[in-house]
Amino acid sequence: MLVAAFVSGGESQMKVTKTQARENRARIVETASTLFRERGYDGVGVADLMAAAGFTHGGFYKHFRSKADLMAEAAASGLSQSAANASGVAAAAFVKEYLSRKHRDALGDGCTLAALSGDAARQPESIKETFAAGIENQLATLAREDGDVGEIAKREARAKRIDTLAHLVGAIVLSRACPDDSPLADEILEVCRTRILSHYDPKGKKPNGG
Amino acid sequence: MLVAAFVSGGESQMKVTKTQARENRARIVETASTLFRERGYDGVGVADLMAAAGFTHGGFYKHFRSKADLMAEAAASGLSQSAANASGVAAAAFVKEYLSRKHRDALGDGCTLAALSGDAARQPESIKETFAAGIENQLATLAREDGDVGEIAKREARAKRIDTLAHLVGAIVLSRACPDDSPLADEILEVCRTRILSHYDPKGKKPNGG
DNA sequence: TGTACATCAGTGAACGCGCGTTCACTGATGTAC
DNA sequence: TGTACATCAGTGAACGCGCGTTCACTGATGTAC
Repeated sequence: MLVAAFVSGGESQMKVTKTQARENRARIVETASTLFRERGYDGVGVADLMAAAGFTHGGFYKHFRSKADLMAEAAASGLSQSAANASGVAAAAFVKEYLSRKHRDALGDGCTLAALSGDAARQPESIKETFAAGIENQLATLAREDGDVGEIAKREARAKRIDTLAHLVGAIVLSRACPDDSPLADEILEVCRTRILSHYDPKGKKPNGG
Repeated sequence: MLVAAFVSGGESQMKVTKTQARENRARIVETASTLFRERGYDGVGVADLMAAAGFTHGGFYKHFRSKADLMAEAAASGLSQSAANASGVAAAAFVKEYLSRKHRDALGDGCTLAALSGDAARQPESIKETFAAGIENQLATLAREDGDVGEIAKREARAKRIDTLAHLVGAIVLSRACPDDSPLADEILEVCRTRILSHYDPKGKKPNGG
């Protein structure tokens, strides 16, 4: 649930400085980014959104040309925030956090790729471009661990990151499609966590089962 | 694109036998299953849907109590059809087909889990239960290859199937979020296909990269 | 088998509602002098 | 620094539109006799 913060000046005031207007605009984008992840692009109306950000709906068009424009901005914002969450974390630690019940149950604060890639597939090309850039951004953030290696190792490292990202996203997406507190939802997380970690942690299980 | 088939009797007629009514109902469910995969649950209206099935919208409520009821039926139908697609196919062949460009670009005829799990996460528990059953169904269909093995091997085989399913779904979902014909979209498919197959095909690359 | 009537799948107009968007208005901000 | 005025972020009513749903109606099906 999102509750509107106070207008960031402090005292209640009828009008607003340019700086505050810029901050308000940013808050609308962030609120949208969260609500879209929770309910999907079609599940959030302009009035809902503005109310959650602490405004009435009419002012929306003083900041954005259309809901579609905001969707693009909110996607970019959410994707870069999601990538930032992986910044400075070792791969194994990131996998553990990503495939936690906490992350699965925190739709609005979680990974934008996991929450909205399904919706993005049905959006215009411009949004898909934003998502592709978001994926590249996420891959780059995960690339911290690669040292100065040769071309072949670099290509292999990129392949491994792509593979892992798809694996992570798929696990969360499937787990979220199950009923709350269902055993299968947790089983998917646990199985995938163990198996993905076995590709990173040399002390893990042997990578090739069956 | 979906084009309405003829009313299955042959000659054009104003009214309809009980058998035909049952067939018409089934066609509505199948049409819905396809359209929902293409455009999402919110992206298909009752009037759209009925027109695509070859009817006017008013008759919808002679077959279903509400759009939500149809969504549940269409989900069940789509999920069991998707599982059936994997029936009698070896795991490696299934992976190749699943991660093909053809499957990625055929939203309406493709895997229901890949197309609608993101939407399912925001639907009522009853739909999530249908999806959980669909996941179990898909896992069971993939289980053909396991012979008569002990308890531990059985558990391991189930874990491997869950892991692979999540991996497959994640790859398609991310690939579809990219622009049409984007290099990244194809790269995701190819990388994941190679890496997943290496867990199945003993002649493939070594499973533990990097 | 033939006739009279009830059923009910399908039609298309109509309903209320919520959506995205527009608009006239307000009043503090920010600028010109 | 002080005064007069333009700007523009935010308000809240109103718009047209498409949605899910309802309804009176149609007429072949399917049944009762």
